[in-house]
Amino acid sequence: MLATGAPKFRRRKAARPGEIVEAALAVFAEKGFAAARLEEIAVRAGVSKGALYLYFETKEDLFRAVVEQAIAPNLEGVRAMMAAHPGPIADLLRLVPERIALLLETLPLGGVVKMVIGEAGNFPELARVWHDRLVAHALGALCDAVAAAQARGEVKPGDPRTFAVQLIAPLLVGVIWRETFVPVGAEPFDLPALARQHVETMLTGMLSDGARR
Amino acid sequence: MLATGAPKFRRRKAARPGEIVEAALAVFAEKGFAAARLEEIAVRAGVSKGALYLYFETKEDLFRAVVEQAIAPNLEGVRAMMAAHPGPIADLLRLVPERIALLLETLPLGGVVKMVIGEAGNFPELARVWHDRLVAHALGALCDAVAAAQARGEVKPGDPRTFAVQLIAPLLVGVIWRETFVPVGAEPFDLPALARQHVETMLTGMLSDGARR
DNA sequence: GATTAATAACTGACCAGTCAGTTATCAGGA
DNA sequence: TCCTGATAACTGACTGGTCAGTTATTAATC
Repeated sequence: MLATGAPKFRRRKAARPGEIVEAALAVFAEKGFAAARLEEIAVRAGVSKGALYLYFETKEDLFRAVVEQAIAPNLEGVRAMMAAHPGPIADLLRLVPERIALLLETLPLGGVVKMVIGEAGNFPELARVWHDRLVAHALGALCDAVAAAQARGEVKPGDPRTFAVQLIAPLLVGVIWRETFVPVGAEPFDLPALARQHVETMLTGMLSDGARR
Repeated sequence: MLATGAPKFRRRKAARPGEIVEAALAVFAEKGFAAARLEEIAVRAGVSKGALYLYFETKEDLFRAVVEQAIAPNLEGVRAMMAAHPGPIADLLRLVPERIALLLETLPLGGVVKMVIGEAGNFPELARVWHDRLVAHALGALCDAVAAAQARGEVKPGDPRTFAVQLIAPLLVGVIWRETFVPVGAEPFDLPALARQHVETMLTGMLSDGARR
């Protein structure tokens, strides 16, 4: 036997789960859930496929860990910002897209969004986790902010949940566009510019006449 | 040999392609591209799997046929309506969502949209076909209508392509929401109501002060 | 040298695409 | 009207490859 110094692997029980989750986030975002190969996640995390099963029971379980550990904490910051903002809502709405644009650069959120949408039918559990842990909270916070602004007389009457969707939809579509059509040659959107134009249009449309400035 | 009446199959060369395309549309919308099994498409079309290959070379080729024969002709109607509309744009924008809502009831468009988004990464050809044959035309027509309205002084300055996305994004997100989160228990959106509130908000935000009524 | 993290070869299920063979259909001849 | 090839639409079993999850074994660490 050769007695070379470098060992073939290290035992690093504490560090593995985090490294695996990080690798899984990248591969899920790139390939989607069904097409993501556990072998590839393992290689990127620097372990063998079998090692994944020491820390996660199934592929779906691994996805759940990705959402809870790699994504939810980041979005929580945005939610807290919205919940804490006292008003006027115009200031808040000019801040939120900026904050979201930053997140989109940090995390491969676009890829994961694409994945959740595309595979919700075949893996309802993915959609449930994504909705319950992230989307419901974020949309709820924005909805509350709009309703509070309506109570203060800043925003015109109208369904606040609908206003919330109206506000974030173009940014979401911009991200989906970037992930879906830009790789096959479509003209990309300048997301910050899109967000800015949309917020101004929406503010003009939403704010009650008294509150407009 | 038994000489029973019912034959095991019929030779119906002319009718097969249409029936196969229809079955494929349904299965692709339900399962997505990768998860759609050709065996299931064949059974729903009333043929064997081998018969598919008499009419279509590959799975992707079959998808292309679905887009061109089952979807494109329907969307062409909307595009023509937008291209032909003389103005004012407010009237057009109040008509379009209604027309699109009708399409969404007729065809399983939501399912196909979901599929294209989710599988664009693994099958760029799907995204290319969908973009080139449908999305580019529809968005272009809306964009042209906005630009024309700007030239007439009806709409404020701003990137017309961005206005186009702002206009359709909430409806698109509403459809995606229905396909993705409603099946796992989320509250659905009333799409026509969403469209109505959004058009009114956008008109207030987009129309130049002179053109508002 | 006992413990257990980690490996790597393996299994079983699934599915796009193929192909050798089967059978409906229809001319043309009796 | 009934046969009788000839044609090609159609079938279904098969192939080759992929991949989630399992397990027998190895080796790092205390």
